[in-house]
Amino acid sequence: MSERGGAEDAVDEVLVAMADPTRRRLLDLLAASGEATATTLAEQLPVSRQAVVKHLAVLDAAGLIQGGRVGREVRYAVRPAALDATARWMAALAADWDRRLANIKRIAEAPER
Amino acid sequence: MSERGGAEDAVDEVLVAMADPTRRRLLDLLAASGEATATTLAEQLPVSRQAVVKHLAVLDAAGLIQGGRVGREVRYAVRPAALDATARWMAALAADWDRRLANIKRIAEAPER
DNA sequence: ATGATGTGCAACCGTATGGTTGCGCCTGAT
DNA sequence: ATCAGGCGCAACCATACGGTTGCACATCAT
Repeated sequence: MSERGGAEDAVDEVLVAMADPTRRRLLDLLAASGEATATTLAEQLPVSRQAVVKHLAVLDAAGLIQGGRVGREVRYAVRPAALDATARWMAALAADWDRRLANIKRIAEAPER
Repeated sequence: MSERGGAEDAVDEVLVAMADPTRRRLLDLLAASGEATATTLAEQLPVSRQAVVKHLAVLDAAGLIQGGRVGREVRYAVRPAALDATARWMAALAADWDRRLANIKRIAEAPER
């Protein structure tokens, strides 16, 4: 009941990153391509390269992608770990809610004694 | 490969709702209390009741909570379903990334022939 | 009846955020 | 040597968002 705090920071960044539709689109494109550069990605989206660069920075900070330089370009690829961890966090939270709701219901339905 | 679109709308609202720390705090308090009103929740947070009301509206729209009137007050409670669905969506996405990455790696490592 | 308590609505405010444009700097190709 | 393609930085802009305050309306208790 105290594994909170530290983990929440990481989860927070992932949630914020995933909350934007353009960023999710970017992740889809990246997952589909395997690897791509900001310039390439911008061509497939209705926003400027600079906008893409900013989004990639957010995604990178959240650990959802990682980029490496190849010559004059920077190629980004998707990283499942952070997303998976957040999915687990969320599933655990939902399970906790379920547990609590079941408890309340049990108490409510129990006879007075 | 086409179960996207419809589900994403719902997921989007949940992600946006969960991306805010105050809203997550609110959900924690609600889960802990079982039931609570905007006024009660505001007392436990460093923000005004009105701010809480707005947050509750967002959470309600996302299906994460539901409120019912009891006399002059409106009591809210947590709803695990939407959160659970989003957790599953996210886990599936992470798994998809994993699959794709494994595929790329396989191709890359395969001999030319 | 009347006062306290709680909700609902609206206007308003500052800042974070998603977006743009412009420009300078590497790096690779000719 | 030079030129094109791609990256990085900075300034700037509009709007959405989290938050506040003020007030009117409903409801319960006295």
